[in-house]
Amino acid sequence: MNSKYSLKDFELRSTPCRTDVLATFQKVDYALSQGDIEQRLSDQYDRVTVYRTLKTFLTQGLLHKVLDDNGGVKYALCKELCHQGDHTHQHDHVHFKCNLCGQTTCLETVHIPSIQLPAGFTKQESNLLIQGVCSVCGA
Amino acid sequence: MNSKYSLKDFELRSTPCRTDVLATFQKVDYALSQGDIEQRLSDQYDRVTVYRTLKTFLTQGLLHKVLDDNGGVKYALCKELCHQGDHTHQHDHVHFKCNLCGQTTCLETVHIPSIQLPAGFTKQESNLLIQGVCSVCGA
DNA sequence: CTGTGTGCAAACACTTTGCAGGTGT
DNA sequence: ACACCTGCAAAGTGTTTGCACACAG
Repeated sequence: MNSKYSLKDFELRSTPCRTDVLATFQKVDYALSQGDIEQRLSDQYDRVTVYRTLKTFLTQGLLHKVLDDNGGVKYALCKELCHQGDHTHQHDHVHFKCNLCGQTTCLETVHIPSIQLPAGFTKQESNLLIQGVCSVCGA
Repeated sequence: MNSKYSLKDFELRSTPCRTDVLATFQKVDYALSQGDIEQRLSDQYDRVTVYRTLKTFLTQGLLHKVLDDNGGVKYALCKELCHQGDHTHQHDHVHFKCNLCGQTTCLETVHIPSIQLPAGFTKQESNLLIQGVCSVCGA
């Protein structure tokens, strides 16, 4: 296990809500939506507070957005070294959404192969969402 | 130019709204959101009707969803042979969103390279969104 | 003529904003 | 003590549903 991030690592005040939200993400290895968080914390925090917490975590580089197939947004911890500093913040890893259980996991090991873009196109970021059946549901 | 689809090809009644929405998509080569459509048709149709039209087109296989980076949904024409019939409906082509002009284009020529998934994972569909600068804005 | 599409109103879901009061450092 | 976080209320935005009427085939 790698040492987990703490709020202080990101220059964030330690508050109950933030601590719990962060812990919630660290407990699972898949992406969570605002609603997921709220559920897992049994609505003990105001919906708005969770929104603001997520937004704060995003801008501080603790979380990154994960696209959902139906237009929703989920969030996942930034592992590795995509900290603050410059905002390159590359997340060229693959997300896998299981169509059965609905969980979206970051396939940390798989990276997006470089793709030959047509002339004139410049890539800044890419995001690959694969949908299918995960190893748990496929068994 | 390939012969464009007509509503009848998809067993859809020909109505003014559907005709105009379809024509709107055929006029451009990038993905449009519900709002885009409404604008381009100068709100001559009810917002609800456009929603329903899009949903109908989706289920009939005329359109497919295009992921947007901020959780929005856009739609683009299905070119090629991803018609109704079986619902394999593979859309493994790449979408490119320009961070300057905001347009999302389907890079029809570029396909997603096959990716080695971890054991137990089965792919059904994949969706690659690349963000950057398009050939027009990069000039 | 019959079934489906359309418009309007309203409900619904999700996210953001403003402000007063509480809390971390 | 001060700045920042939180909760509540309300507004904003995007999407869906119910129903009566209109229209395509």
